[in-house]
Amino acid sequence: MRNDSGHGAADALATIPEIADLPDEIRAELKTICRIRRFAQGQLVTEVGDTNEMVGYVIDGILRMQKTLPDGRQHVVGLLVAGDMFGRVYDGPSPFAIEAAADSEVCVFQRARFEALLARFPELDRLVLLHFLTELDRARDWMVVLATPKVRGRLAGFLLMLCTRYRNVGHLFGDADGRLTIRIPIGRPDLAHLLGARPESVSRAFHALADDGILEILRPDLVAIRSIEDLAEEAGEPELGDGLTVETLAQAAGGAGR
Amino acid sequence: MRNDSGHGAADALATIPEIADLPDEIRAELKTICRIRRFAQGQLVTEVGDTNEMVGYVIDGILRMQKTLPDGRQHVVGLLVAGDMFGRVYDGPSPFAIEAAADSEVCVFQRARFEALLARFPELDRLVLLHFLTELDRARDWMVVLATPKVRGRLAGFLLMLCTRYRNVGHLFGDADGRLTIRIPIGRPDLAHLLGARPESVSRAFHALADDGILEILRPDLVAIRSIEDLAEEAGEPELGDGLTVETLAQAAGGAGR
DNA sequence: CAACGGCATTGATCTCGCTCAAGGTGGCGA
DNA sequence: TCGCCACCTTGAGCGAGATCAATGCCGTTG
Repeated sequence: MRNDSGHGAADALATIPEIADLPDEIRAELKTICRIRRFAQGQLVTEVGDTNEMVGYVIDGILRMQKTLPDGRQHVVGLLVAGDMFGRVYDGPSPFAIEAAADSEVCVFQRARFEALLARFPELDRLVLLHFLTELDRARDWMVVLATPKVRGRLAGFLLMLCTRYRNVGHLFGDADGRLTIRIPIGRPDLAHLLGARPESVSRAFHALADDGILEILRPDLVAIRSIEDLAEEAGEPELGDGLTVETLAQAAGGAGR
Repeated sequence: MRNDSGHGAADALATIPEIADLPDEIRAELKTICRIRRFAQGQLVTEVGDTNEMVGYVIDGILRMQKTLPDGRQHVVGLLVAGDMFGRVYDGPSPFAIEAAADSEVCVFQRARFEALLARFPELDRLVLLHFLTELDRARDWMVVLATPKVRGRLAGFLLMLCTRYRNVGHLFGDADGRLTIRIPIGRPDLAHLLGARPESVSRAFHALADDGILEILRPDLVAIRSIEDLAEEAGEPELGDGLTVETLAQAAGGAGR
């Protein structure tokens, strides 16, 4: 549970494709003001009214953004994975807290310094804008999923979303006997809250999908998908986009069942 | 239903406070490349795979962003009001369509030209970034609202959201006998779809809230709020933020019952 | 090692909201 | 002007999901 700088910041930042593509000059500047921090599962990265304003990139692991409700429960409003950015450039403190959903590694910048870099390098600025646009699209997809009337459909939409918008995350996908496996990064209570349901209903929905042969429950937090098409059917999703199949994702996972 | 340039673009853009605050030089440049368009209620502003890529600002009226489902129904994923920006700078075509929810006036820019301006003027760039951050926060608030288990709570959350995130929109608020009135910018079928429910359930939820004295239904699309605190209670919202009361909003509306 | 607490699951019951159906209203075009 | 159609509303019945409750499991703590 060490919480301080691990290995050098240089290679960590270069893990993110978009950043690796930046000119050397910008990368060098970023390196000088960034600080690598590790967070163990359950640790808070940012609190709600955090005055210690920072922005950052996720290097590895999974974070979740959440709103704290008056009854003390946490409401998840999004997941952050490797390559995602968080923080509010040019604006006030974030209304959401960020917590590590798994052991994670992030690269944080002091906000003012990062903003100074944005002003100097249009390429970086453009990158940040694109990241927020991506997040916005994700959030809107979440909305479509959440507005599905039945819990079964919402759960299917959630799983489908992991396969599409979060597909580049090695941690989530695996390959068991040629079937695609997905690790579910949050527990039943939080998932239930995210989907607007109760833990019992989520559990029943999982097993209902399993009974219909859509998926297989290997562990509470690990399921195997039989067919993405069936999943999309359940979710009522219009199109799958590109060539997205169980095989594609399983191959990308590279056989590490984890 | 005229669909072409109405009055001069100059004063139209200056309607938006953030833009009015920009240096004269930038405003002048914006003016030269912008084009005012009016859309009648129900008209499409942008289609899904629109190749005619544009970005724009809403001058007046209300637009809704929606995803078209395979069954032909439209799924609303957000509302755009005066001062909001739409379009995807630096990125591919939007996965969502935009339609006028009321007679509206927008200011559109050809994307490439607008991007050129972004590159030249950091202030404008910063403004755009802030707009997207606002949209992102809105989308996340939508998520919290949508994840409320009961329709009553989701409807209360929706109304509360109109009072908070969309508060600066003159069209929506009015003052009837000292009570705050809210105009609901979309019809029951769309509202139902947005809230993940059926029109009948939404109607019942409205009247259930009315029976409990939380609000009063003046017209199907016009309700009077008795107490914002009660509304927040119903929605299960943590905090109201700042000094947000029925009186504050009614005063801001300026007594135009409309 | 034992006790505890949180999580996942399953069952039973009851409420809520979906479904189908009908009637009332307003706007729009013939 | 009349007729049409979309919308809003209300009613009745049924299914899905919330609720309450109990069990087994695991990781942690004393």
